[in-house]
Amino acid sequence: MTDTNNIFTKFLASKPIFSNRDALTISFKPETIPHREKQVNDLGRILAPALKGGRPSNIFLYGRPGTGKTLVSRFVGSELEKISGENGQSVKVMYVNCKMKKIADTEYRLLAELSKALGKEVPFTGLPTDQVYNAFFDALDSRKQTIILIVDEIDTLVQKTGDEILYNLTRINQDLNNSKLSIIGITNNLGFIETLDPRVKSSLSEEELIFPPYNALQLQDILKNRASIAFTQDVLQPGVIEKCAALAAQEHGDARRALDLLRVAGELSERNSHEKVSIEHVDDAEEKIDVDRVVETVKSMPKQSQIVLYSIVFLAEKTKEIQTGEVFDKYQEICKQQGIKTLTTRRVSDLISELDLSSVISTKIVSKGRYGRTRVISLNLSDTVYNKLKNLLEEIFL
DNA sequence: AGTCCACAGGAAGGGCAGGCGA
DNA sequence: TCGCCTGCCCTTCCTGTGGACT
Repeated sequence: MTDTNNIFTKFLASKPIFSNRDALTISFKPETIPHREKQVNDLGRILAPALKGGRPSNIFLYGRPGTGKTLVSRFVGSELEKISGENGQSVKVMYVNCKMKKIADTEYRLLAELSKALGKEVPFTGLPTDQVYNAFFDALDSRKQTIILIVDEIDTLVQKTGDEILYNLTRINQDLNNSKLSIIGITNNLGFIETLDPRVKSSLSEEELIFPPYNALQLQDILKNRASIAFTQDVLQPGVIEKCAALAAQEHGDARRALDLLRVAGELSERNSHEKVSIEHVDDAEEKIDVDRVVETVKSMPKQSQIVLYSIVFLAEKTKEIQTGEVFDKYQEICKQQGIKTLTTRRVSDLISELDLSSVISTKIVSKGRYGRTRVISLNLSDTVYNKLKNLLEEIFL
């Protein structure tokens, strides 16, 4: 028997771990949302006027990542669509995530994406923005209906393009003849609303809902709920769910993290043809998620960012406190070695900020008095992740 | 109190590629 | 094909800044 043959036979012979793996992914739509009853009810109440042809207030949803904002809004949205259909009312719920690169991260793209969702195709570049805006407006007003627009990660959009688009969207109702538009803005950034133009702020946050982090016990509930769908019977060893919940509770009560841990732990067990998912699998899962995240981020980076990161990784071996100037010197050196054009300090400074945003590195602006103001850069990665990252970058550049 | 360092980061604009309508 | 428009990446120029030093 060949090796692969062996692997496959062994895999087939082992008892299945998962009965429905999808129940542990973010795209899964559960029938109930534990510990978010209040938010579901509140949101439902706010959106209910749509069922009688009214325009619900615009709403802002706040909360840390993985606290159920997206899930609740999509859940209530689809319930609303369903019931409106049964009652002969036309309510349409649209969802866009502004963090999705190349889809909705600029004004143009957002409008193009929305027009497309409303059945009006717009080329992904080429038209003047006001023309795309008109296309969106026409598509919006072409049918008599109430449209609920869920704008996820709305802070990313504003950060990149300014708040003018929000101003336009909130004002659009004045010009609509047939339909009505309500906006649900979702953000992880609690201070975000304060950065907005007061006019946008008041019209966008007519209502506000706050999503507190889950505690460990609530996370356990959520996990038990999903695990009963996702896993075959009795494959989870005692303590597995508790461990996933505890680890995720440390990460600001992030349910997504908890579900990821449980899923990856299951996958690791399956891959090794084990019959049960154990606490050790959860430990390995934690490491694997971190490694995968960093490796994926780095692989998808442009070359210049990779060089900047390589410079930081190189310097991190010698010092704990890395400064922008040092990074730039090392960066120039690597560029020269590689025969790649060097960018200016201004640009490299932006690339460092981007690395910070993708949380591969963390930076802090520190004033050293006479010796200037600079960003102090650190790599807060575990040894395993650091070594993986270093190997990956060396593979690319050596 | 004033100086000065080593940057941060805003603003404006150039150049390029992709895409449009005429 | 041409002129025009967009996003994107980048440069140039500039102002702002916290705190050690004088």
